[in-house]
Amino acid sequence: MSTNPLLKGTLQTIILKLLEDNAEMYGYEITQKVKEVTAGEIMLTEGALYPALHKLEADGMLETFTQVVDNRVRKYYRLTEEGGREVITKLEEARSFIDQLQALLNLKPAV
Amino acid sequence: MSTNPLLKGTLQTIILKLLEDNAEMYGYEITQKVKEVTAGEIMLTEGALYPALHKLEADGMLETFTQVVDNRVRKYYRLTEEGGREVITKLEEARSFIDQLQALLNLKPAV
DNA sequence: TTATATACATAACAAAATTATGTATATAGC
DNA sequence: GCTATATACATAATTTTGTTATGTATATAA
Repeated sequence: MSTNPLLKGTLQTIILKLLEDNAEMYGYEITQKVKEVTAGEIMLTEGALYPALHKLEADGMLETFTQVVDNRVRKYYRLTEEGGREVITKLEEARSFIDQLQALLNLKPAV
Repeated sequence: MSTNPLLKGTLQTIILKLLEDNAEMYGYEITQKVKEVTAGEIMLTEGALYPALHKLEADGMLETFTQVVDNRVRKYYRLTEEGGREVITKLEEARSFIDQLQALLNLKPAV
């Protein structure tokens, strides 16, 4: 697992965005999707993911239902209406922050 | 001050990069530079900045000297040799992380 | 004389990770 | 049959790294 201090603060945004693109996902599926998209460079730890999902649910951003597949329980998450609005906000914040960070670190790709 | 959870993990990198570009800087100057470059969108809090500077110094990345200007003490920081190597690493990590994050959030600017 | 800017520092607290541990089933390899 | 690995969830202990609040002190503008 990539002990990535940079991950801090972005996990919620990542989860919300994935659920915007994929109506329903379960926890383990999210870890695999992130691993796949980032070619293994970002590996979510369970200790971070599950509490984050629980918090988003408690905050009314996600709703859940369970399903049993192969005798194993899966807990599916989907965006609530409020969660749908929150993604927009979070994505704009992330976009803006990345912009500022690139400016500070001189990482702006030459246009 | 922008209570910015996204800042987590990037403060050290920002400090090191600024000191790569400007041989010598003091704490307050760093806060002003960040504020200037980000058009006021990122405001470093003193409670985050000074401990971060002290830690980087303790870790051998920065060295200091003081100077009195207008009866006020300034504590200047500059990169050590090790600090110079560390900037390279941290910048590469940041660049890579921003890449992965943009991929996950579908924020990749169209090329 | 009062507010704001400059300049540092640290303590109390909170958020959000990592690390470690636990439970349980399915499957592939030996 | 046994063992390792993958799937699937959860939580407690700890660490990292911020915010918020507070303190000291000088210079300057209103």
